[in-house]
Formats: sequence, structure tokens, C-alpha cells
Amino acid sequence: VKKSKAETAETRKRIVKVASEVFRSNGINATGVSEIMSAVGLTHGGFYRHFDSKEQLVAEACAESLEVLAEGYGAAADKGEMAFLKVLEHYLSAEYRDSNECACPLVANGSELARADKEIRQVATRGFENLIEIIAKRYRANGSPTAKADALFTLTAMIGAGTMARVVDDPELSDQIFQVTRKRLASRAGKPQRKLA
Amino acid sequence: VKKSKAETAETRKRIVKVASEVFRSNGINATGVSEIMSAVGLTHGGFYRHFDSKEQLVAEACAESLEVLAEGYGAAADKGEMAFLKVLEHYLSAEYRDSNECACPLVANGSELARADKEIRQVATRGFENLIEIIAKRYRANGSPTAKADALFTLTAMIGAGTMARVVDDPELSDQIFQVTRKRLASRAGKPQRKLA
DNA sequence: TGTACATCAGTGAACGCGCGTTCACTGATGTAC
DNA sequence: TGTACATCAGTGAACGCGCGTTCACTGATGTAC
Repeated sequence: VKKSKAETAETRKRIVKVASEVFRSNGINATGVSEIMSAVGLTHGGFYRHFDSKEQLVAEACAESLEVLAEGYGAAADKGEMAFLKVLEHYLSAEYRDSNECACPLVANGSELARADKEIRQVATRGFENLIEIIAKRYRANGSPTAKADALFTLTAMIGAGTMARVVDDPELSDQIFQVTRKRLASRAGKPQRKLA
Repeated sequence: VKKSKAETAETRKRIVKVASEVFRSNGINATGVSEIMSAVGLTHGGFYRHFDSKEQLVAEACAESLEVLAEGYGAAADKGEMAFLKVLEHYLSAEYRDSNECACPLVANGSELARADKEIRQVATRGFENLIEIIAKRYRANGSPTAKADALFTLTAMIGAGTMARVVDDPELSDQIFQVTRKRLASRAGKPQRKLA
């Protein structure tokens, strides 16, 4: 049942796309190759026509997630400070958390990625650096003399907040984490000389 | 080969202790019951004389890790601001990261805990709240009117920084994450009116 | 205090299960003439 | 343009393996008399 080259290429992309979603919602170790292939509508045996190993898929899925995230951040950043802040704050909201999606693999899979293969960590690092650059550019446009440091602090703080908001069992505490993080990151977003709220 | 009650109780504690270390270094899903029992010097079969399930052990190991962490934080906090800051900064240092230990399960296992059982998340939440209270008390002593918010922001930002410093493949970038986080958290530690660095 | 017996910590084989991966096979696709 | 053949995407059974958990067994511990 050979498929055309176009179909084959599209199937490969669909596998990566689906994997990026499933890994983020269920975890990397906890997700089997079969589960992904079923979600794509295929059987597991065909997987190795497209990838050398599960690890290769993890790397590509992680890259895909981070690229999509960067597109969103980049588009918002280009629309000015308010639009950008709005996107950041969306990721730090209870509604978004409760949607049971998590666009960011650094939040959804952070501690698994820290123990992953060299190749996977490389991909994660590149994606992280890319996000940092997008955020730093926004801060630079706002006149911050410490834009890269601002960006590093903002993004890592967001990742910590996103992670803990999902760990914590108590919705009120989870909301408080989001609230304080939103408030403090907004107050320093490109305005390094402003007082803390 | 029945053991005395004292021995049995001690064995149980050792299993929890060892598990708390192994889960933090190798991950929760990636660590088998056999691996932990071997590290304790026993065979896997005896595990269920002490615990109902692996999940129960995960919960107790997580609690143990967070209690030990809280003791360290608490002791440092009682010694004044400088001692406390020194401890916080230790956890945000390259030497500590490279020791391949990670005392904090919220960093080491964050994304796994977010998907864990109700009981495990409850334990993690209680441990997190306990840490928040210790940090908030320190900030309160420094005269901050927003001590709990300060503590939430500080700890979640530390968790994000610790996680990303371990994900990232490039030691320089990893060090930058620590550096900026140390600097900014120190500058606002209990001094909410101070300008940003 | 000494003896008889129930308890139960720890052993190691075994359970069913799902994992990542391989493989013989099918049949449509793409290519060479 | 039509035919013959090699390619290869996808199937589904099978591989070895390690997982969490169970269980019959051993023999020292703790208890009842």
C-alpha cells in the first residue's frame, strides 16, 4: 500500500504534529509510539518508515512545538507591547491552564527534557534561545539596556510559574501563582527603571 | 527472615530516603521499584511489605525531599537575610547544578508531578506551601508588605530557572540563567521598593 | 523463665502487560524502456 | 504512451525486555501460656 511522495511527506508531518500534542499533554516517557500512530490513524509498524527511533520523533516534536510557540510570540511582539503582554498573560491564565493544553514543551515536559538525549536537549536549547531572542527584541524596542537578561528572567519565571501552577492541587494557590507572576513580569516588561508593584 | 520492628521501621525509612534521591536524579517514571530496592540492598519482592504501590512511595519520597529542603531553608532563614540569600543562591549555581544532585523535586520532577495522582500532587502542594511560608516569613521580617506574593514569585522563578538551567545544553547560557535570576531575586528579596538592577 | 506457635520481613520465581523495534508481506507508486 | 518492474508506505504478528505486582516459601521475631 505504497503512498505517493506528497502523501508520505504529509503523513510524516502529521505524525510530528500529533506527537508534539500528545507528548505535551501526556508526557514523553508516558506516551508510546503506538499511541501516537493510532492518533494519526495508522498502525505502529509503519512508524519506522518515517523515523529511526522514538527519540528522533521526540526531538522533531519538541522543535515543532517551540517553532509554533515562537511564531505566536513573534507575531504578537510585532504588534507592539500591549499585544505582546496580552499573549504572555494568556499563558499565565487559569483558563489556559484548564484548557488542558500546554503549548510550551518547556513547561509540559521540562523535567523530562532535562534528562533527555543530547540531540533532544540541543533542539530544546535552540528553541529556547529563539524565544529569548524574540522577547529580547521586544524589550530592546522598549529601550531596555538589559534586554537579553530581561528576556531570560521573564521566560524562565514564566516556565516556573506555568509548571507550578500545573503541579499544585489547589486552584486558588495556582491562580495566585499566575496573578503574582503576571503582575510582576508586566511591571518590568521593558521598563527596568520602574518600581515593583 | 523476619526482622525486628525497629529494623523494619528503619528499612522503610531507608527505602523512602533512597527513593527520594533516585527519583530526583533519574526521574519518577524512569525509575523502577527494583532499582530502588537494589540501591537499598534488598530484592524487589519485599517492597510490598512496606508500601501498597509505587505511587505511595512516590508520594512519601516527594514529601521527604520537600521536608529536607524546608529544613535547610528554615535553618538559613533563621540565621538572617544574608544566610538565607546565600542558600537561595547556592541552588542557583553552576557548581550545584553540576553536582548532578537536585534537592528540589519541583525542579527535578516538575512536569512529572503535574501529571501525577491526586495524592502525590497533594503532597507536592503541601510541601510547596510550606516552602512559601518559610520564604514569606523571611520577607515579612524584612518588612515587605507583600511577603507571600514575594515568596511565590521568588520560588516559582527559582524553579523555572533551575529547570531550564538543566534543560539547556549550553553551559554558558545555563550560567546566564542562574546569574540573572540570582541578581534579580536578590535585588527584590524583601526590598520591594528598590529599583531593578 | 522456657517452650510452642503465629507472625511477617525478605527472597526469588512468576504473572500479565505494554514498551520500542523488527520483519515478512501487500499492493499502489514511480520509473525505465 | 504503454508495459514491466523495482520501490517502499503501511499492516499486523512477533521479538526481547523491563515494568508493577503477586505469591509460595524461609526462618527469625514476638507473643501466649
